[in-house]
Amino acid sequence: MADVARLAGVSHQTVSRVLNEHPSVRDETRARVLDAIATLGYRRNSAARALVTMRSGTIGVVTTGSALYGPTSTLIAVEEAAREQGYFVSVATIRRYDGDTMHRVLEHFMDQGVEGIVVIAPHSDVAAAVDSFRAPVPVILIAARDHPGEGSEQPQVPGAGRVLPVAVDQRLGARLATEHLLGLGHATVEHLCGPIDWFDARERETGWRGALEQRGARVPDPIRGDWSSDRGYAVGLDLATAVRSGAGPTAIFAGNDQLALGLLRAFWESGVRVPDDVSVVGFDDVAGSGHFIPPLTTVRQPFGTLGRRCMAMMVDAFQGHAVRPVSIAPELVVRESTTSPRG
Amino acid sequence: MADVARLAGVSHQTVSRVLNEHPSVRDETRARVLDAIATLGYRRNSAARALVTMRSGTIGVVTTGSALYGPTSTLIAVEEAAREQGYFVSVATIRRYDGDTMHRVLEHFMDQGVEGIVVIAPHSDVAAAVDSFRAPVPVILIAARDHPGEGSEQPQVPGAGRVLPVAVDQRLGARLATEHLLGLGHATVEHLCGPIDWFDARERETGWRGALEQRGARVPDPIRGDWSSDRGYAVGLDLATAVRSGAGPTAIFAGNDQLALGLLRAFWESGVRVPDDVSVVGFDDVAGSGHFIPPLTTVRQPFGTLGRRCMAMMVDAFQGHAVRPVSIAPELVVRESTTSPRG
DNA sequence: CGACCGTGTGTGAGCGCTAACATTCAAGCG
DNA sequence: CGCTTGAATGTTAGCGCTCACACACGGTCG
Repeated sequence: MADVARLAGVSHQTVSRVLNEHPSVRDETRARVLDAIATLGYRRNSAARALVTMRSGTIGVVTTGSALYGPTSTLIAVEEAAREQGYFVSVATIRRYDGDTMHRVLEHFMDQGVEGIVVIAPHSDVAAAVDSFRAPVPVILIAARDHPGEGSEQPQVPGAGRVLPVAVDQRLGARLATEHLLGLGHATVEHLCGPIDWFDARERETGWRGALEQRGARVPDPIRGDWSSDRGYAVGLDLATAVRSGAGPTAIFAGNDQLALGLLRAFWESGVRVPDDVSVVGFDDVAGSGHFIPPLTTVRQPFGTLGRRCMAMMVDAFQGHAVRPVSIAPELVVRESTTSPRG
Repeated sequence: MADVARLAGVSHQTVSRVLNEHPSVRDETRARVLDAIATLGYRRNSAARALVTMRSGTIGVVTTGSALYGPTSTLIAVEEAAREQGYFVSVATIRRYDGDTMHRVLEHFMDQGVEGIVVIAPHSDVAAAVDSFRAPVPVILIAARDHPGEGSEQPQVPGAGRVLPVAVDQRLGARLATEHLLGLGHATVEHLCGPIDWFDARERETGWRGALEQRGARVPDPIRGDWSSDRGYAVGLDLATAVRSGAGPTAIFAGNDQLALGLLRAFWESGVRVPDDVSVVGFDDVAGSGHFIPPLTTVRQPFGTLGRRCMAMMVDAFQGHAVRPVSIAPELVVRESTTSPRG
């Protein structure tokens, strides 16, 4: 920086001012400094800057250590939004969702001096761990947490240890899926849900239940699952006989596309026709779900919006503004795995 | 740090020594310092440390801005390996593969002061951009680049602007897939390849071609594709008539599982039975490929190993050791989409 | 027994930058 | 014409840490 100052014939402070876009620098001076920077290939040292400003310009993102579609897409979206806002993004992945692992990762980020943290693994153990950590920086949890109730979200002032929620409205997505099936004439809809220690799974279940209740439809016990197609396959095999004999469900809402995929295969192998014998809806719109057999009706989540809203909230939190929980509407994608029930 | 020193009754330098695990500190002193650190909840300022050591402890990873299975899994693997080695990982995603975008991202990382860069988007434009950037830190390109020939890899001394390659041996994976089909008795194997501006696609094509030539099989023109199931579907529809009439291929090696998925659906819709009428092999072993209809024979890439080898090379490069290109063997997963040709 | 060594610890400087204050100069005003 | 004002720049101090060196001390050796 001293070199730049010398070449431009100004003080190092003026160089700093140019770099920081301080208003009171004469245009001619600024040009000279910029010239000098260009010729010397000067690059400001971010460590020194971070040291004196106490701001690292980095936010930490923790996500799941598996290549699940939702978390991955969210990570990409958050990264893009953060970079647009001029922040660096540091990531850490976790394979296990216990508090200990989570605390270690949060420590890792605090050691790095991140200014904020985004947590993408919407697992209830993770949430508890995050709550208890009381980080000295804003923490945003991308998760549809169980709200106390519709409309009761209070704006809250972000502060130490306050965890701020941002999410795609999983409940709405599930409602859309369920109402679509009900609208086609199905008496009720079975639900093969995700692992109940994931918020998304719980919220989807709640949305499904709400839609059924609202229409006065019978609410069957949900079938417990994980996120895997293996589980979907096993459940599909179980259900197949009943479905074929007409005693089984006529419509199933699967917690995600993987579960739906397993279901589809099990039905196909058992001679159950989708959608003629049973309709299936998934959740996520993963790559390829349009080419499942048959192409899957599913729910698409607007990850880009999610990322931008998340970063917007982060910036608000930095500025100490009051923030209210953000909820983003997903969209139903109707394809060929759903139709009206027979008869 | 001064506070810690005061509480422990030592100088700030001794505290620093304890933090950096310097050998010549008496055990009793070390214990006192650690105690003081714990009671005060002291955390060393990484910006100040980076300033004086000129080391940020951060490596930058650039990856593709889509949720593709391979790049995502690689990112996760690299992150885990890096954290194990005590490095922070900063990510940036790119949606466009032109040199300009790439340069911007590399600048972004240089501004941050990363010590090394890992590039995961194995696209030839990206590679060219990386080559021309001449970064002042080691750059590892995770890509099966076109080698001059087998066995000719020279150990090279890493240095400014030298790009180091690490990859899963795509060529071997393709060879495994092709030989599997040939071994089942197919006269030859058709190839629906990925986008040719991706290294992985080119390498898979080369491996497929090599396997055919070695067995003296006819080498058909590969069918150009992208990585999408849409493309697989379109190609499948084209091929279906020929296959049904017995004039088409009896075995197809798809460039990835998405392409294979599209193929599978097109065949199913056209009444072509897989594997009875035609065998299909994919590449990647994406989540759910075991529940495609039929379950897909595919090639699994050991991403964990890839990540560790990548970081090992990075550390070697930091120490100025000579490194040689790393190639990792993938594994064939045989499922139900392949069988011997009829009669 | 003094010169020498290694171990454990303290002292001072400075990494590259920005914040705060100091200075200069020209313009505007009573 | 002296005064204030504000814009443009320079000067100084220090962010929190590590490095290089200085120093004290006990043991070993010729």
